[in-house]
Amino acid sequence: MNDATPIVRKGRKFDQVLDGARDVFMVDGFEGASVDDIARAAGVSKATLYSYFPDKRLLFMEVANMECTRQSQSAVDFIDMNAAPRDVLCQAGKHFLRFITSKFGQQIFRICVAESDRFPEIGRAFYKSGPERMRAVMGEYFRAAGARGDLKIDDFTLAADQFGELCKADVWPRLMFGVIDTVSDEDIDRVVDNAVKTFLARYGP
Amino acid sequence: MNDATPIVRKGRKFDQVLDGARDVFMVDGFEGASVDDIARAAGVSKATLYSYFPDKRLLFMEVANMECTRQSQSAVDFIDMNAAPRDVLCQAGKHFLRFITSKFGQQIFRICVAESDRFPEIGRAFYKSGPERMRAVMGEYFRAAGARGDLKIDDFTLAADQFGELCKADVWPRLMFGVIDTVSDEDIDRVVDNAVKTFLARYGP
DNA sequence: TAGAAAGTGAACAGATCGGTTTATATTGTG
DNA sequence: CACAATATAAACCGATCTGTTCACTTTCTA
Repeated sequence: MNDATPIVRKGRKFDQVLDGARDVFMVDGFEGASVDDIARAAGVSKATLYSYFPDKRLLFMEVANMECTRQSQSAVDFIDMNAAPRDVLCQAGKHFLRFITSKFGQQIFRICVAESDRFPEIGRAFYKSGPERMRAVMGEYFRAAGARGDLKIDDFTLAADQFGELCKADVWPRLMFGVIDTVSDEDIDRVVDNAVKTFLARYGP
Repeated sequence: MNDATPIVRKGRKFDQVLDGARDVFMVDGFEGASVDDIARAAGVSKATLYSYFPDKRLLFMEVANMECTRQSQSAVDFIDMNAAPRDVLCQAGKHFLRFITSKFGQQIFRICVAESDRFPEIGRAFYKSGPERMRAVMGEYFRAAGARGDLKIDDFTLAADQFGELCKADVWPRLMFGVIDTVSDEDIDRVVDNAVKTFLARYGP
């Protein structure tokens, strides 16, 4: 399983291709993006592109996987495990909401939702590197906070999911469906503060 | 504005076209569906189809609008305004979650999310006939229950949104991204019961 | 510096798709 | 029955797209 797989490999222009592909896919989606456009954006000939990737679908998978893990890492690795729940939830919630309402966060969600029944691997990869990662980290914090008596939670993963969903209330769907196209900091503060309030009303000490 | 609009009209085979279009769009999405397939599924010639609808996009809009309003009406018009919060929330939540986790509910959400930046009208129409409708009805109930002292809510619409989002926790994203492909009644009960618990912990009497 | 490896540009094949046209057939109505 | 509206089937147009091929150039390396 090392040499016989003609799937992908690394070479001089590999990253160029990947970057161009990311840019075009993020603007046009999977179907909307043409390979010629990608090659042009990457500053690479189409023949070169096809020498790295066997087809468009595999190229898309590579891009999507890469972006998902890249984004989720930055969104999660800064939680202070010893801080008070109200502070941690506020900070994490705002970071989370800012990301999923960003142009980029919106688009990656859009593409994954749309394409995950044509390419089930896409959806699963996104879930694993996105929501599931958040779940794990939050669950870990909940356990620690529970041990200190700061929170009273029975089902850690469900609680983490509930908090994530609470942060989406009001503003995220309206953005997703084009009812609005900008989110103010005040909106983010308002929604997250309310999410924290509701969450702590149930799970607080 | 009555006769000069060459947009749509009603005729003998109008409903046939609409039904066929709905079936094909729901399986293949907008880009994936070909007009030839739709005409075949509708049992109608392509020329006939194009005599009713000027182009594919308008046909899709008509189908999407129709389905959104049809579904949201059935999902909302059965709330007992005088019942106790716990009962109303449980019932509404389960109805809601069952719908958005159904094959049909999933697909319409998928399409609207995917296509709502190419066709902003789609997203807005979906929001108006879906989430916004739910918001309005729940808000109305909250007001009534608040007047009776059964609930203490300051922001009705935000509370309604929070409840809707709480119902999605755990099971809906996993379904949406293909991590699972079936939802048991036990899962629905568990998630909704927990949503109600969290909601009432904050807004209960 | 010579030869191999990697990249280029452009054309090409094969296919699909949206939408139109045309000649013919079906249907409804006076 | 006759006439008009409506529907059909099939061919067709032009555009676009994925993926391949090929003759040629650039880049790396021994």
